Amino acid sequence: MKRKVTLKQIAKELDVSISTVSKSLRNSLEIGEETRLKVQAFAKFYNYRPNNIALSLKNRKTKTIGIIIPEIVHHFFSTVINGIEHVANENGYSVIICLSDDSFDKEVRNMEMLANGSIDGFIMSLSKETQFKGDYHHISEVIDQGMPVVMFDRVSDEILCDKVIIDDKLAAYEAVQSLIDKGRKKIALVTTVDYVSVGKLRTDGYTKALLDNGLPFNEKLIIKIEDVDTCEIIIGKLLEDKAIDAVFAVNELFAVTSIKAANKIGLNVPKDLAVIAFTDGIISKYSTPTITTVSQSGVKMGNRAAKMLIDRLESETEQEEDENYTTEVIETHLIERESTN
Amino acid sequence: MKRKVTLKQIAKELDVSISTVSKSLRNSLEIGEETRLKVQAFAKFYNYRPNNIALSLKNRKTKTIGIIIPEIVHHFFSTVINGIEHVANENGYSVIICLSDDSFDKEVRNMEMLANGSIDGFIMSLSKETQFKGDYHHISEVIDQGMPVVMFDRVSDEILCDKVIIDDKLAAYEAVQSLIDKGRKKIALVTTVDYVSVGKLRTDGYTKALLDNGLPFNEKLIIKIEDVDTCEIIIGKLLEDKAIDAVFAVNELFAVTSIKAANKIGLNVPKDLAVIAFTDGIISKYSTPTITTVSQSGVKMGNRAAKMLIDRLESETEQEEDENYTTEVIETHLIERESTN
DNA sequence: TTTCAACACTATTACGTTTTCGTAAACCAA
DNA sequence: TTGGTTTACGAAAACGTAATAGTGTTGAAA
Repeated sequence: MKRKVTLKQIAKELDVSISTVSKSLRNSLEIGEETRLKVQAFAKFYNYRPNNIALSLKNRKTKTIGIIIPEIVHHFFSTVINGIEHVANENGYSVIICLSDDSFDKEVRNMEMLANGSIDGFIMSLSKETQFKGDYHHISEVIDQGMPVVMFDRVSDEILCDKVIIDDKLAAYEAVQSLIDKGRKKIALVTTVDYVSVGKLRTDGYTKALLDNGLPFNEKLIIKIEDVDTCEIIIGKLLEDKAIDAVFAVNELFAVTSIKAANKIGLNVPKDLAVIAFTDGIISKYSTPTITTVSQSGVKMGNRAAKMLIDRLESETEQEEDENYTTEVIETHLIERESTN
Repeated sequence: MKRKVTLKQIAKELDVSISTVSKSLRNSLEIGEETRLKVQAFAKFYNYRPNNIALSLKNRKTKTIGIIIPEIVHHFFSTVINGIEHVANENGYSVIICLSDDSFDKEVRNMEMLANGSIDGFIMSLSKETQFKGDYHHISEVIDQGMPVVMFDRVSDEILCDKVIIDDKLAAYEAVQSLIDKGRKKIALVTTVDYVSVGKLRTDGYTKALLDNGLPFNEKLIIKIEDVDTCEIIIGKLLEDKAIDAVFAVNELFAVTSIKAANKIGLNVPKDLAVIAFTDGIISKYSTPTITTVSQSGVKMGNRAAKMLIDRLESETEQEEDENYTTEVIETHLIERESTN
């Protein structure tokens, strides 16, 4: 077992100073060719690599991005990570990932943990509980200390920082409009509880589409799912009670569950019931029938978020306080599949 | 914008030495109560937190685990990460994740990057290309330097280290046996190319189950998918040509594709064709019909892997070279759903 | 002979901690 | 007064690196 070799050890072995070794390895002209080559050969032989931690301490930057997301076993979030990781990697950054499990406390703990020097900046999406509480002090604190933060998807207006989002309202509007265009008149909305920012926006889009088309807005056609496990029953009841001819679901799970519930009571999708889901994931692609979705490119979101963060990190000329924060909107589009016709 | 405060700044401000500040904050008895309380109050006011990087450098440990996996937009892998992250977090560790994209080069690059002091140990699953090449020098090198490595799922016998796996052969055997028990006689295997270790093992289990039950082994009933996009056609042809009555697929995607192919040529699942998939993921649960799977608990695997790594890290009394590596086998079980009857 | 420059290398500092060792002052006992 | 112990603190080293600011030697120009 050979431990990692350091500049000091090489210096001692070759009987020169640490500075000479350091400069030789960086091909400094200050060092004579003979010494330089000797040091390089020795370093290569012992497979010398500079210690990242020492470099981080010295340079005051870690070349590491901290990611805080609610969960990772989730198609959209893992897609975003994928997007972040690739851009980060291309630029010589690593990513360190922490999960909030949709818990406020864990989000706070994780951020504090990383903020003490471990990373150069954050990319994050708010936990449900944080959105519910509306308490963002941990984030403003970090920003206050001069650490850049980029938020994506689940963001908050109360925090001033760079953001990457999709136009949830518009996307929802277009999805519902497409249902209306196909002659659907009684469109249900299956969504989450209100405090999740994106859920709210999608509801707004849904409502607006109905009103713009002169369709009646019926509160009863909106169901807010709290517990995923029981949602099939709730949806089933909705389908039976009201004469629904289309469902707009804010995620894949609700969509596929709607289809199953419909099948159970003898409704055919898409003939009797059209279904559109938000978020294009793996379920929609492989479900039977395949599901029409609003694509929400996680990869692109991750790419953009990483780019924004890195740009800010590299431009930071140490004192300039521009703070011209931007919010990027990633375009969405409808992927038509079998669940609508 | 208030920058992070350091011991040095506090010391200067209060006109004491750095050591006094440090000791005060750790409640050392060496320091008089008055000074101690004064320092603590000051530190609290300025929200002092020790710099992680400096601590890492001093302690020669980062409290960070490096994870190298082929991809992250993948139910199984993200589940494993979830399992790792939770155990890591409970023990005060962070996780830093790198993706190999199933590329040998990227796997090597990422490992080298992290091995230079950024992390205390690795948890990894081999990339396809690495398994194909059979070149594991980057891993042995890391181990050689005294950095613990725990491998999971896609492992190699050529590397001596702790491992967490499932008994792929046995699990496959039991899955196929269950098909046979239900009267299926002509069972096809839809698998990946051979060099992926788990694919090979699952094939072995399939073969053994057939032979043990006196069923004919027919090479033609095994199809090895290289390209996911064209697999529906290939599977469709298999179903039409041979009178298959069951499919054992090594992953969910192949299983759901088989079902779609079957439906297309008028076969009913499970009546005409039974289907079992390896890996219990989200597709199987929401497909129509739902798919019987071999559960391969990623969370449990991640938990165990993290536990093994942390145990080794914390036990390392700096010199003992036990090297009593263990391989843990996570139990699997069959989750019966609609695709078999 | 002096002066200056070029060369080849070294010492030192700084990043932020913790810890070991040291020491001055105060107190006490003999 | 001497010697010893306790109290309360500080100096310095160490972790590994890179950059700035030297230092000493040689050779050549003035």
